[in-house]
Amino acid sequence: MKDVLHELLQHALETLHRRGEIAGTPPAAYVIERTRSRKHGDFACNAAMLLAKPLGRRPREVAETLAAALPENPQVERVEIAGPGFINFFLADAAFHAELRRVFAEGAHYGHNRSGGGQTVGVEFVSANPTGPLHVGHGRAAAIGDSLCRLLTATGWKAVREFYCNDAGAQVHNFALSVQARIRGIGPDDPRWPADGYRGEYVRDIARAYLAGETVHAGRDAFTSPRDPDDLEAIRHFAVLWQRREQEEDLHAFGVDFDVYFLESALRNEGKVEQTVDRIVAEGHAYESEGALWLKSTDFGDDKDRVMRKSDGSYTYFVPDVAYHLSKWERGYRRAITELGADHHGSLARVRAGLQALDAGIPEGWPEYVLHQMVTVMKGGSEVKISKRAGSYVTLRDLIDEAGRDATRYFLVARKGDSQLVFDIDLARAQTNDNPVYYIQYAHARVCSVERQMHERGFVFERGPALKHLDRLDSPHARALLVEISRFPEGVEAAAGNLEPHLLAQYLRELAYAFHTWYNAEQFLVDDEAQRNARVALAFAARQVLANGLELLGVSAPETM
RNA sequence: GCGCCCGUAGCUCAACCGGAUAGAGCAUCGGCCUUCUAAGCCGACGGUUGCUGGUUCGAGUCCAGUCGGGCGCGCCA
Repeated sequence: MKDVLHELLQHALETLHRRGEIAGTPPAAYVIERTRSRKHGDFACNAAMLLAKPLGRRPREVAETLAAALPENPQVERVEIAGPGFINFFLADAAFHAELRRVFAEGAHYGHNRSGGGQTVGVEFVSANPTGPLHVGHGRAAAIGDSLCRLLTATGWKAVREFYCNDAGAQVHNFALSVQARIRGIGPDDPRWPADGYRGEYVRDIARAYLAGETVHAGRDAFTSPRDPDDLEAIRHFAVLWQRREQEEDLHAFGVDFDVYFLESALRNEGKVEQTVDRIVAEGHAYESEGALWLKSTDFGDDKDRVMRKSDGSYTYFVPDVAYHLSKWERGYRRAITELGADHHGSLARVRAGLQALDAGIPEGWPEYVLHQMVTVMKGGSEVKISKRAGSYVTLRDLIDEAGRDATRYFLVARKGDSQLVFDIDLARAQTNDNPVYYIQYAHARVCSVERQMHERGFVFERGPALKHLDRLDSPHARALLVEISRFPEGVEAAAGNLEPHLLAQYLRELAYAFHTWYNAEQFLVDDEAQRNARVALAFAARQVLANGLELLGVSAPETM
């Protein structure tokens, strides 16, 4: 919709330029945006105010000149100059009717675009250690990351969901020791319990399964327990696979399925970590000091140099991260997005510095990062402390079981990532209208109900004829809904472009509001056939957009509530 | 001490990379179901956008400072 206005303005600017009326001014970075108030029309443009300064003319005067140069267009009813120099566009109803026809023509693809040009983007998210169940924070990562992938796919990208599994570090060793202790019947209160062991009850479940000789499957891997309490390597293998399976099941129940599970152990086994370090050394961005090997990360914007290889010969954690990101580059992700908890933002500069030090032609801003702040969990009016090692924390599984997948997903994705989130379990579990997701889903279900009623009463909806009578949608409430529907493509573009899925969640609430208001104001199934068909068409279009939007959030669109 | 994020209605949060009169939900109060689902709608109440300066036609948004909260600053991951 906006495109038409951009063309008109571009045309006007060129005309004025030719006439020399705005000579010498650079192409202004003007914007065309939705107005807040109907009084200001449907769209407003700030071009005149930006041009006024370099021209040394009054903004409103420039606006007049600009408006006068705008070509006629059937989509635009009239143009007004207002306020400090806004050019306000009042669109003809026909413009919104055309948009409604697009909804029907494009169906499940309405709102999508091809701006990604079919390019691949690797999106890494969750990437939890395989040492315990997923918690709320991982849930937020999953909800944000998956919605991002859906949004990127909808805007023409080929999004690949990737999970990086740290199955080779010290934490995993710790974890294996904890399981081994449990196998031997040693509990966390026992003096023989390993330092920094994982105290959670789930560790005991794993020990039990190991002793029973069970076989665990995760992804394409499988492993059968040899039941030997002394075989730490077997225990590690078994326990990691067990956790991977648990995490995959939880994520699947959450509606999140990854395309690639990338194992840190594979990276190490293939010697990629050493190769990465060697390459950095060869490029001259490393030095030895105090018995350790350092990366000169200060050459690349980090605030201090970082140890890569400790004096004991092992690597610091970020080196595999660099190797992993290099593998992303080598696997062809010319665009990559890494979604992380903000508590890891310190590693960001390090990884980017490491990548630059490789001199592999990786652009400075690669990969892009999307961070989310902490989630605080409230239960019974007080905060639940999250401590993996102590084993007391709220799992993603708990949330799904208590609040349902839809509410949990919506709740976790509906807020901007860079503010902290309070997840009130009692609220989410209450299943009342405190949960905005029901409000949106209800709008969808209501249209489905109308359709059922329509059939029961023997009315038939024919799209073709119905779309010829859209001028019967003449009430303010109907128009407001038409406007909301037409905003959807812009909402998708904004959410995908800014990597902020919460914008879409916000939009859907507004769309649902416009629908409910209209629903309460007008009867759809009236005897007047043209009137009825026009309204049913609008209702169906609203349902389509609600469904498309919910799909992008990974939330279901139920036919009944 | 240094770096990053946040501070908006009583509570939880929006505000489209500077726009016009800062918006929703919850809570509180008052209305609307013999008509397509009341998980809904309509109305009222509620604000010096933490504070102080600055930049400009215009600032919740940008800059400086300040206060408060969170996170990070390891040869931990």
